[in-house]
Amino acid sequence: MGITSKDIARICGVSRGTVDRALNNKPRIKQETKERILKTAQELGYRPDLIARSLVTGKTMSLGVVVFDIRNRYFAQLLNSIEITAKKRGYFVNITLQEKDPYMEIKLIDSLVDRRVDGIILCPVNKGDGVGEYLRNLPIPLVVVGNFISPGIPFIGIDEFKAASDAFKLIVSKGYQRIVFVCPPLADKDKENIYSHEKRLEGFMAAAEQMKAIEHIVIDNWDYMNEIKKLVKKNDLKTAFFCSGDTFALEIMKLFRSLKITIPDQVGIMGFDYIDTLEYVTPALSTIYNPVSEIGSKAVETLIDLIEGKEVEPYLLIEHKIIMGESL
Amino acid sequence: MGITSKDIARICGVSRGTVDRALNNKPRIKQETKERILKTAQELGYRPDLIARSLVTGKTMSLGVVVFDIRNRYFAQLLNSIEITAKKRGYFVNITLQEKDPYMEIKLIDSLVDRRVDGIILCPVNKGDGVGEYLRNLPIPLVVVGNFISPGIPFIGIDEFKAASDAFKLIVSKGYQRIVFVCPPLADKDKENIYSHEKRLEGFMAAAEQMKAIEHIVIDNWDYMNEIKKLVKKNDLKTAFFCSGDTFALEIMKLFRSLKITIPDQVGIMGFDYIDTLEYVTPALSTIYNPVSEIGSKAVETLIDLIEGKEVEPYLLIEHKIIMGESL
DNA sequence: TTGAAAGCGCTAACAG
DNA sequence: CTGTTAGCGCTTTCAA
Repeated sequence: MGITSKDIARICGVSRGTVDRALNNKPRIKQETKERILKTAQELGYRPDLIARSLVTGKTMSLGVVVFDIRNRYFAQLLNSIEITAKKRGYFVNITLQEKDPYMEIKLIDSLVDRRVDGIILCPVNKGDGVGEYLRNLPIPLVVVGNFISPGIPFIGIDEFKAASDAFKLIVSKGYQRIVFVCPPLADKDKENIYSHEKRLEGFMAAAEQMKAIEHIVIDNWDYMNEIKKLVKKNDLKTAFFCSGDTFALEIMKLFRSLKITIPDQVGIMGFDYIDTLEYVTPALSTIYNPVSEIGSKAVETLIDLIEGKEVEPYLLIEHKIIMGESL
Repeated sequence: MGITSKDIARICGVSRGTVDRALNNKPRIKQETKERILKTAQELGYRPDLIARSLVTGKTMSLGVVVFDIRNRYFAQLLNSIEITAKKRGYFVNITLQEKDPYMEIKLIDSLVDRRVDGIILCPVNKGDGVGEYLRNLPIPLVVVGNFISPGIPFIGIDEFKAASDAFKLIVSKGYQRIVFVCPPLADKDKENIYSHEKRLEGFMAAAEQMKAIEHIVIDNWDYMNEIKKLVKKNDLKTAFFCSGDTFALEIMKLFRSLKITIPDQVGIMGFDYIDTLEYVTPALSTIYNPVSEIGSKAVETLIDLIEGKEVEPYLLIEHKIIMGESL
């Protein structure tokens, strides 16, 4: 395509080895020839062919990322922080979307490996020992975010269990007598990795166990809107809806608005994740801050450490935080 | 790293050329040997090294993308559609973020070229003949989305001018007597490419010119919140705020909520872009649907056509659409 | 301090 | 139908 190191060698009347020494400031070269080479390289607008370099070094300086979907706020923020951190460390990112297709997920990981990315960040839809085994046998390092897969594959996320039980307790402290855990993804338990939601459920149940005076209900299917409609009719106990994701909470708020049910006077509501959409909705939703940017940058750092052969934390939890809005 | 075509050749007792013919089903090979080779390749789990292939073919089957930011809804949707379309066509996507830094933008384009991507999709922050010249001289094709740069560089976007004047007319038809065009990016005219906003302004002004009975005001700075506060005090004419971006509209709605000014009873408001956040805000914002997914997929199609040496539309406009909400 | 040669894994051209 | 050879552009020995 353009000008190669061979051209420079020829023009400067030196060998390609010497050009390499000058260009990548390696030792054992005379200052004078070095300068001469650099000068002509500059003048000719020489740019090294990174593909050729990769072939010999075995490094591409790029990271592969596999997630569901970018339109999802959670992933948009995650990818943003991954890209920025990677760039800072001199890496490029190859973003691929599996659209919640387990088969596609594997295909994408394979093609990233074929393209010789130096490592992969995965938010898995697959689960089970099979994938665990498969991932551990990859020829390049991989870290998992959000949904845990199995020990031996570095994981970065939050303490979902604690976050959910913290939320439960907070809601109780606000005087609610019935708490409904709204978690539609539970319906997909068999076909998808919904580790984070399962952990949230566990945290919710553990807290409920501790506080038996509080009635608790779990909604674990995608027809949650209708279930909620029925629930709000029997207006006996002071009820809060704790949603395993802000979007569910937003949908429910929309429903309540149409039913003329006011929040928090008639029912309470709490979300999870603190997606940026919340900035513009009223009443402000109480939720749990999911530190997705930190997760993204830690994932990159961990992955690069792994690439460089360093030891890493196999299971890294980032602090979450409760955000008090006006919806409780 | 793994098993190479050389290994297969050795094991099958044939030459590498023959292996190549089998693997990439090229002609001039006996069916029998082909099957034998494919079988052993399969058994050994052979995967071609795409880097090595790229070095010789000169193609990487990947597209570079340069945009501001992924957290921005507009870009999140754009990138989503770019990735999906590219994948369909067998291409990978390298996403890079320039964070509105013109210098970084050039650096990123250069590194994408160094990495030998086959083409680039750019939403530029740079402007002017200098960049135009620079981009036209790239060794690979490039298409521009959103902000036009200069003729000769294929562009994909919407008819901003018409969209804005359509909006003006719609607002007038709702009985408003004063229309305020809120467009803070105009303040950055000198340092950034804000083509789309400038065109919107032109469309607004052209419509205002046609309908002289309507008072029109332009707010072109980032202190727009205070200007609007002042404006709403003088409650003489029926006023609507037409924002050159939904996020400005959302900010203003938030302001009005805090000032107890009701929409649309006391003031009207209109946005631009139809970002997905709108789904959860009330009252539903009237806005202009910016077909960003179509723009993304068309950008990929155009770029691939260019890569394949086909002729393309140099200036492609996608249809916008007015979305009627409850805010007017 | 520099040059020469080998090789990364693949494809492509030309012989056989 | 198959083998041989060359070469993509770079880095990396080893020798001078």
